[in-house]
This record gives sequence, structure tokens and C-alpha cells, in this order.
Amino acid sequence: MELSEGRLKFIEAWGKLGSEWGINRTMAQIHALLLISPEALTTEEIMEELTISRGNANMNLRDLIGWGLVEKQHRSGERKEYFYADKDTWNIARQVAKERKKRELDPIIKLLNELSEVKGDDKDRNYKTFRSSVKDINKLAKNVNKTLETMLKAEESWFWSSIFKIFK
Amino acid sequence: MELSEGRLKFIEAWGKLGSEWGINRTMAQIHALLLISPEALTTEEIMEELTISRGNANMNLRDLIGWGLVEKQHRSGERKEYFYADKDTWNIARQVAKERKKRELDPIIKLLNELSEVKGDDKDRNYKTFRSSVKDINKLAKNVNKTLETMLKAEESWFWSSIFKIFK
DNA sequence: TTTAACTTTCAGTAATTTTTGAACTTTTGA
DNA sequence: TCAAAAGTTCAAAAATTACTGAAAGTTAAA
Repeated sequence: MELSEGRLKFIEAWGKLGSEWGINRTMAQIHALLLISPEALTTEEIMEELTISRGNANMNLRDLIGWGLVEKQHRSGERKEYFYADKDTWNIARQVAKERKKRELDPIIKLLNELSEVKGDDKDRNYKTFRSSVKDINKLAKNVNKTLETMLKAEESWFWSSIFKIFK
Repeated sequence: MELSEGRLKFIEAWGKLGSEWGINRTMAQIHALLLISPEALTTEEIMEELTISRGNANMNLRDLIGWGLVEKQHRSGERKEYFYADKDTWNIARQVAKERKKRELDPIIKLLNELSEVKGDDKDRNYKTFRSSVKDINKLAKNVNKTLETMLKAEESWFWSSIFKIFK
């Protein structure tokens, strides 16, 4: 396979994967493009490579910055902005985990705690099943939460070697 | 909070969470409803609780069965089908992990292996960056894969106690 | 074998999400 | 201070995804 074909496949696959996980396809594609670009790119270049509009490029770049996956670079003597993606996969994974935890896990845990307080009749089967499900999911969510928190603090090498020590 | 309100909030939240993770909102809501229902429900009951059409209910129930999260039950002397959800969160988590691994992780690993074979000029910076990113993502994907495989085989208690032994 | 209860399918419609593009704003150098 | 170059915004259009409802298909009791 040629480099140019490989690059296209990579961008396409990253976009597809993103959309399967609730991330805007274009955002994932821009990220993919930056990941395989040695130098920072301008909006213009991104628009051209992916054949997308200026508005689209601008908005998704802003989101990527919001996710902490891309940074703006300024070059003295130039008006243009350049965009650069951190290429350390461990950082990427942690950053994504961190954002999704904040946006999704934390609110769910908050709700589950509220739902744990629902009062009802202990003889009501609906109530018993509700309580039991909420309790179990809450427990799982808290375990995941704790694991994520550890991961966010951890060094990559330590994290994986720990995993493997157990899971070998 | 009353039980009826809690049930609605739970269904709503589960649906939202699903859609944020690329799972059809209605499918997640049906799952939520079954999770808090002590008895198996009929299509009719699900349609009514969630105010959705017969076609919608039928298709999403079929998908839930495909994900291994819901089972059909037959009752002798009755023509109707009943639907029941396993309420063990560990089973649910493993089942979801298993399906997503099969549907998404496995294909991505296959592609990454192909992309590792891309040939190019070692002096070309684009090529070097491409190779390096593909290699790193591949490594991460394989680590995730291995961890998932272990998780799929593991017992819940063993899994979490292992995690916590390390992450305490 | 008929019939009624129930399930499945799918073309058309609706809802949601994403993208465009042009107007508007900001920045900078002359 | 002005104008060119770049960045931002957002209403409307396009694309995608989900839902409906009615017709077709299936099953089992009578």
C-alpha cells in the first residue's frame, strides 16, 4: 500500500470509529489528519485535504481544542493560525477519558445517587427491582470512576505494566 | 422523589447516555425499562410505556437480543412473546464490551496491521510521522484488546479486586 | 383449514445532526 | 486610519438516522 492511500484509509477509519462512539465524524477526521502530519497545519490546508468548508473546519478545530487534543500555534510575523495535535497516544487516551468522565460519567453518578434516595413500598416488586438495579449500576459506575481516576494520574508504563502483571 | 418519577428519570438518562455512546436512544430506553421491570414485558406494554410504534419496538428489541442483553420468553398457552433483561450489571458490561470489541476494535486492529505495512521513504517526514502514529495506536489497541479479553473471561469479583489491588 | 392474534418488514416521513457559505468581526501591516 | 487577510458565527440546506403505520407474514388454537 502507498503512503497516500494509507493516509486516506487512516483518516476514514478514524472518522468512522469516532462516529460509532458518538464523536462527530469530521472532528475525528481532522484529528486523524493532524496525527499523521509532522507539522502544524493551517485551516486552509485542513479544508483542502478533507474538502470541508471553512465554517466546519473552524468549529471542529475549536471542539478539538476543547477536548484538549489539539493546540493552536502562532508564528511570529504571520496572521495565520496553525494547528498541531499531540501524538502521544497515552496522552490522547487519557484526555478522551478525562473529558468523557467529566461530561458523562460524573453526571450519571450524580443522578444515580439521587435515584438511590427514591422512597417506596418494600413489598412493591417494581420498587425492589428499581432499587436493586440502581444500586448495582451505581456500584459499577463508581468502580469505573475510581479506575479512571487512577488512570488519569498514572504514568503510561506504570499503568500497563500493572495491568499485565495481573492479566498475564 | 417518587418511584414513578425515578423510573422516568432513569429511562431518560439511560437513553441519553446510550445516544452519547453511539447507541440508538430508543434501544437504550427499552433496555432501561426492562432493567427496572421485575417481570418480562410484552411488545404492547413497551410500546405503551415509551409511546413508540410497534415497528420501532420490534426492531430495537431485536437489536437488544442481538447484543445479548435481552431474551425472548414464551409462555405456554400464550401466543404473545415476553421480553426480559438480565439484570446483572457485570454481565451487561461484559456483553457490551464483547460486542463492541467484535464490531469495532477487531476491525480497527486489522486495519492498523495493514497500515503498518505501508512502504515509503524513510527520509520523508510525512512517512515517518504516519508510521510512528500507526505503530503507537496499534500498540494501544492491542493493550486494550488484551485487557478486554481478560475481562471477558474473568469473574466480576476477581476482576475488581485485581484492579483495586493495584490501584488502591 | 380457517381464523384471529401476534410479529415482521419496509417505504415513506419525521427528527436530528452536520455542513455550508455568506455576512460579520478581528487583527495587522502599511 | 484603512484595507486586506484571517477568524467567527449562524440561519438555511443537506445528509443522516430514527420512527411510523399499514401491509404482509407467521403461528397456533379451534
